[in-house]
Amino acid sequence: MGRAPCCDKANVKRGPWSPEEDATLKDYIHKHGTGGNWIALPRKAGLKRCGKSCRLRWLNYLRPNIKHGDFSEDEDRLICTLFASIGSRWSIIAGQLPGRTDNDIKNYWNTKLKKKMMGSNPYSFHQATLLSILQNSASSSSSSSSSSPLSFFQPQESLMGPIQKDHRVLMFGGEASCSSSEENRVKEAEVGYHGTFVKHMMGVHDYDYNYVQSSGMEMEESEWREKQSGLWEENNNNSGLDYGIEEIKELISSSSSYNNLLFDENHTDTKALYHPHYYYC
DNA sequence: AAAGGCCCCAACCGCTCTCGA
DNA sequence: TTCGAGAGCGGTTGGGGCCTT
Repeated sequence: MGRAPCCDKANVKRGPWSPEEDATLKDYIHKHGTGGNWIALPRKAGLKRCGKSCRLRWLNYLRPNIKHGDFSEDEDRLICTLFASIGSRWSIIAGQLPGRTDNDIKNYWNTKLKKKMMGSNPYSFHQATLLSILQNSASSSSSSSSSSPLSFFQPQESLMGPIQKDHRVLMFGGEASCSSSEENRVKEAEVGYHGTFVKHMMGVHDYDYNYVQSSGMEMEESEWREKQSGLWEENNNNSGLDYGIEEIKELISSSSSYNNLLFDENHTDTKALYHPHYYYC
């Protein structure tokens, strides 16, 4: 049984694209567009390729304004931040990096950033946390609910600059140091995007947590209040993120990834880590 | 210089989601 | 409401190039 193949594999060419095939596809799309039908496109264009293959080739390589080559530090940071927040939703992350494709970012993450992250700051990005993130990414893929994912994150040319000022990512996992105080719970109500993640998750999981810096040091309570009193919100407002808190919530709640997003897998050692500087790789 | 290992990335695979009949 | 086709997504693979011994 099984699913019917999207094309007749015996009669389609596979493997690397030749320059001629690239030119044919590019030329056809320039003249006729995709017509909203990738399956029919190769036949119309005279290509012996699967429609999915054409789509991928166009989106990842031939499309105008594709940026190839090295990623900048800003891009690194943005990828790390978004990965920490939403996991391996590469298409959404790509939506925030103009000119980059999800495949590019995925490859870059798997080959470089992941290692970089593990290597440079093992304390704040220890293995348990990475494991949680990786688990998150695995689970999110199996329950993807990505209904128009790009509607949550509109491409923002201006995002990089502002977000550098808002170097905050919340992480979970680590050594046990849980507070049982109700008052300590979910203090981030006003902090904006990342804080909302925490609130949302905490609300469901009913976790307590302490608030610590990535360095492992406790954050001063007064500093916390200062953040709470609007500084974060101000920064958040300047972040250039063109999506709403409710949309983010919806995104998170719609994904099972949120069940283990950034949490220690045993759910026993949970605490929030505050990263005063970008959770940098 | 050659062989083996490693790394990178383009492309494929299989799954879920969306939409229209 | 159901079902099927097509689109989109994330994980995985394989080949080629680079590096090390």
